[in-house]
Amino acid sequence: MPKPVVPEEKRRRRRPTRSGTVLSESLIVETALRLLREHGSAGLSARRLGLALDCDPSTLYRYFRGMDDLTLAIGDALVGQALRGWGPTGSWRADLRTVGLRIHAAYVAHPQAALVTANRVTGRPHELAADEAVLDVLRRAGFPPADTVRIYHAFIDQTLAFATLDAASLALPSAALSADDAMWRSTYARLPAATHPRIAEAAPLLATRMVTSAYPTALDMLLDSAAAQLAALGERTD
Amino acid sequence: MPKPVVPEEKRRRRRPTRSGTVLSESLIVETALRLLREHGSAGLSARRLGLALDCDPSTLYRYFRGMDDLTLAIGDALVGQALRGWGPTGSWRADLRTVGLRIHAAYVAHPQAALVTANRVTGRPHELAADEAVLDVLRRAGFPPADTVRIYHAFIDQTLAFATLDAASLALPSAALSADDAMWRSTYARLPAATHPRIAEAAPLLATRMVTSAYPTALDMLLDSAAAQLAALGERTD
DNA sequence: GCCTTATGCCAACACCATTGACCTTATACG
DNA sequence: CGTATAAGGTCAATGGTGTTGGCATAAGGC
Repeated sequence: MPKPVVPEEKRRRRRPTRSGTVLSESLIVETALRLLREHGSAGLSARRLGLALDCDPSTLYRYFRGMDDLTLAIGDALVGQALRGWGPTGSWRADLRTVGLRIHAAYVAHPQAALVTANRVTGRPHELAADEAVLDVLRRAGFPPADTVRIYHAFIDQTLAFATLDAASLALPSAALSADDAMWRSTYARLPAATHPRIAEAAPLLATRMVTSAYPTALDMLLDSAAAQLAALGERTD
Repeated sequence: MPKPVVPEEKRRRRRPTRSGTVLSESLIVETALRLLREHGSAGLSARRLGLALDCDPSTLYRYFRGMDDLTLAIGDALVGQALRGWGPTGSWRADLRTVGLRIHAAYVAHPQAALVTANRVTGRPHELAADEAVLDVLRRAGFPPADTVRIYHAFIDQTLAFATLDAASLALPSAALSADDAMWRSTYARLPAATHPRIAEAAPLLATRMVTSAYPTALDMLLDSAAAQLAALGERTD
């Protein structure tokens, strides 16, 4: 029975697969990312993954408890690659801005993977490291614990929420199945002004603006508010 | 072959199913919503839906092109029920706030359904009506077309993004499969201060705050910014 | 060089969406 | 009022999915 999954660091015997390739947690995750990119967000399956790795699908259950566990690992890989090589500079506002944009960019760079792993709390190492980093930046900036947690909450939720939303709009049109993109041209752009005057009026502007992300604007607004709060705190203690 | 889907308004002959119930598009969508609530976001399938409606699964393909088409209909039903009975009051800021909170609330009220239909542009009637309403509120408030579209974009994306995020955190714990909620208690709450001091320090505050939504705060910040822009516009033309 | 056991493989199970052919019955029209 | 028509419900089959129990084998510690 394949139940007791051996964690990566405990692995000793690396028996090669029939065709000679040696499996590992990271190799599986990377291959899954490739499959997602090539075949769309619905193109990841145990069978296809086994085919790509040239191993039996059931072998994957030696590394992950199930496909759900695998998707969590994929999500953590995204966070890890977002913050790889990053370190705090000392300017809390610049740091938070960079972290937010990096996470957002990592998701948007792998839209199909982002869709699969969206909105999940993985509790895996890279996610924990990111949370710790954001909390540390805020505390060092001078925010008391309560404000730190409140701002952290808004910051991380807004980042993940926009990352998912933007990833979705990038992933769906490329998938041949869904015609969300065509919807814009076929439905919105040719609505009669009689029934939908505002949409008809705005159609050209909408077409150019809706393809960009509103995240940077929202992020800066959040940081504005945080800076104002910090200033108010400083005045009171002075 | 069940290909040519007849739209609801063209239906004439309503032949009852084997057990006597008469199908309709809305009945199917309502039943799907119930199934989603009862069996979680993965519990919606053509077979189960057929079982609940006491009809053959293939019958559904007379009403929808496929499960994807059905999920779009579910999403539009959510938007429709969010704005049912709503009308503009004349105060653009209050109106936008109400619309945002209503849509957010409708998603959060059906978290499993929200997850399934999340991040999709349906192009269906209720969605079009909501877009038209938001654009109309902004234009009547005095925003020029360009600002209207920019604010509309930020507003609608922020609302949908947070709605999806919050729905996800509500839907997942109830699903017996995923242990995202347990993750908070099992992993975050008992992280050693040696490796993750900031998380350990903030754990109690995090536990109480992370269960609420950050959307209202973010929404008010967006409306603040919009109000400031409108005021600046007014000064210039005076 | 042996023994243990981690780990890859096989076969099978239960579920899923989707489709083509068939049949039945509600309606439209003569 | 009767009959033709086709909308729409049903059946059966196809090829996909995740997952698991049992088995075989080779890697590594001794």
